[in-house]
Amino acid sequence: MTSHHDITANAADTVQADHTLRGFIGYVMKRCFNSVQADLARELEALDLRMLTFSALIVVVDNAGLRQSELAQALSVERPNLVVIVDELEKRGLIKRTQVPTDRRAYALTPTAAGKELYHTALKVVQDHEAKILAGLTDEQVRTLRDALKSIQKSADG
Amino acid sequence: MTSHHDITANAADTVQADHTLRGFIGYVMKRCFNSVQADLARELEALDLRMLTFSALIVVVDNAGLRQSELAQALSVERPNLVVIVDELEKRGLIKRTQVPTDRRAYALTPTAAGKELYHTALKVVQDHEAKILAGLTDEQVRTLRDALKSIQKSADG
DNA sequence: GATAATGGTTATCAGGTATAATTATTATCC
DNA sequence: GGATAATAATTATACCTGATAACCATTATC
Repeated sequence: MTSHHDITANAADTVQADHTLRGFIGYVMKRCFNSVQADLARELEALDLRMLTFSALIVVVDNAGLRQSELAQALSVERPNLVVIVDELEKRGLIKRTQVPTDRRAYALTPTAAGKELYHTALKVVQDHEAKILAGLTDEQVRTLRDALKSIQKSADG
Repeated sequence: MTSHHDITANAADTVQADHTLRGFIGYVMKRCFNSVQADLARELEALDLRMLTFSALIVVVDNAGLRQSELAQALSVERPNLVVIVDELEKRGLIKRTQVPTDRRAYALTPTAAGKELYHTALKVVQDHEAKILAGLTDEQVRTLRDALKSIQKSADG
């Protein structure tokens, strides 16, 4: 590339301007996750799903009858934020809210037939995406990666 | 905990409700990064910095004189979104916008004395945070983690 | 010199995350 | 058994991040 000849612009030509930041795993992880998230969002768009609506659907199908508070806890989403997600899935006819007979405050979430069907196709999409982003790694590396992420989260959660 | 006796609630008691999702590295990474991000935000709050303002400050100090577009590219932030970040750092007297003599459209970003000072204290805070979250890992594991994240990002950006 | 491209800006929007407050219901405890 | 506390879901709100379109001034291209 062309180099600047004034003394102020001494960077961004040869070395990476964010060299210091790249020393931090947190920064590398953020950049990595942003790329993964953007790519997955593109692929889920075909199914009109986002990461969160996808995740919620998976958990509801796997745990038919769980309550909203349980779903919120499973996904680490605050209850207020989960409401709109459940609203969206219900509006699309993928899950249903049904009263829990033993607790009239709570709603049990159950998937519809359409929800169960989308579950399988969406799972396939995400599995393919996962295979794509892990293509350059060995099973051993992936195992180390997974363990490391778990360890880091534990430390960060204190 | 207490178990439900109606047939609908068959989960979330013994097994993890998000078991399927935990099979995905993307999901594990999201959960991990959220924890790291939240923890770091708490620690940077004392310096009145966020991850993005911190990152921008670091890059400007390391690359005095770079232009906003270069900073945006270095951080993978869209130019419009960078404006408010530069505004904030400038308003706080941490960096300065100065006209580039050879290109009157562009601004060269340079740190002030206060900016350089905050650079060092903030870097210390983040380094400590980094040490904390990596405490459970060996150097070898961290190296594998870093390489894996880079590989994944490359595949996702593909 | 007309046209295209670039640097910075404004405006706007969608999405994710967090908190406070409200209502209805259930659990606790004196 | 009745007052009080806790819980499930909701509404409203706010902040941060990320993305896009449109604009102005300036520079590069042809």
